[in-house]
Amino acid sequence: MVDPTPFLDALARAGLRLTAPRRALAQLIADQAGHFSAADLVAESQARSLGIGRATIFRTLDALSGLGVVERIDLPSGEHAYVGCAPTHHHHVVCSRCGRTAQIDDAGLRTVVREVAQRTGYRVDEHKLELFGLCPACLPAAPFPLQRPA
Amino acid sequence: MVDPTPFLDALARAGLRLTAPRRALAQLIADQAGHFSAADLVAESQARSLGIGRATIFRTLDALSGLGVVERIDLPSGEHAYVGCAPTHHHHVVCSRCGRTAQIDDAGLRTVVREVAQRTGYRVDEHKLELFGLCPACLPAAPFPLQRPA
DNA sequence: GCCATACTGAGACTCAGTCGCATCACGCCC
DNA sequence: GGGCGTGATGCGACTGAGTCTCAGTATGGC
Repeated sequence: MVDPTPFLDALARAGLRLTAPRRALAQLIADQAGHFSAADLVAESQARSLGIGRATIFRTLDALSGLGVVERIDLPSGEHAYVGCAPTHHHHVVCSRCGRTAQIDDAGLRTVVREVAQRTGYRVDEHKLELFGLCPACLPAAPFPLQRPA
Repeated sequence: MVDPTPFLDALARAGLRLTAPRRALAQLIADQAGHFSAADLVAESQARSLGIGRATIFRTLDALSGLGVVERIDLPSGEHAYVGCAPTHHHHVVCSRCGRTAQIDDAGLRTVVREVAQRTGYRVDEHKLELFGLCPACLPAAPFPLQRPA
């Protein structure tokens, strides 16, 4: 993604202002190839001399993730990262080498959730599935799994 | 769980020493009804005047999670928490009200993972599924979903 | 019982994320 | 086009989780 308009559209549709820092950040996020952290954006904005405050970056990420156009993911390392995405219910496969992500829809998870609910007696209100591995581009370079296969 | 021996066994089997702080922490963790944070253990150990340092608590949690008898989960709020569990591949359903967790095995997720791999072309090496909702005990008290149903 | 060494507590440190506040500028309205 | 209310901003101080270092301690193999 290199086009920042989805982010700006989402802000506008939510009645939020399209300020210069937000436009710049939308572009910055759109330019990210894979997942990125708040710190990445801070560094990048400093590198490009955008003059955007740290707090503003966190606030904007917060706003965008509230709108569903940016999602926060928890990497296996325990770090937090963000990815730009469509505001629909979905999950991510994350490449552990290049950080690129692919969006996936339900993919049969609904059945799993229903089964878990039946077995445990819990009412499941929310779920989070994250998959980690290697993207097609990185696969040839690393023929052996880095972690236990899932 | 009120019996700390699984934690101690795991430490011993890994060739780690069974020190007084580790025994005390194993008991503390065994006493937890639901999920707990490192900060909870710090507070509890201060309350019980166990004299265990913060660093030791983090180190012990690290060791136990490395052995698979304690697992780190990411709550929807973004906080980290830990749960005691069996050292086998599994996932958790977490009660958003009382924090109690239930352990679930594959439950058909293997099929989902295989399908995702096929659709995206990624090789999936690792996955993480977390489910949040209400446990059977808390269900009667809260008839309506707090979050969007999954 | 001895001893190598794994483990410990204390406290300083780092780093992500938050908060308060004075100032700025977006965008609605005239 | 200009005025104005208010949402957004930057700054910098703050918080809290987690890490690191280091000297001292105690475990458990012999």
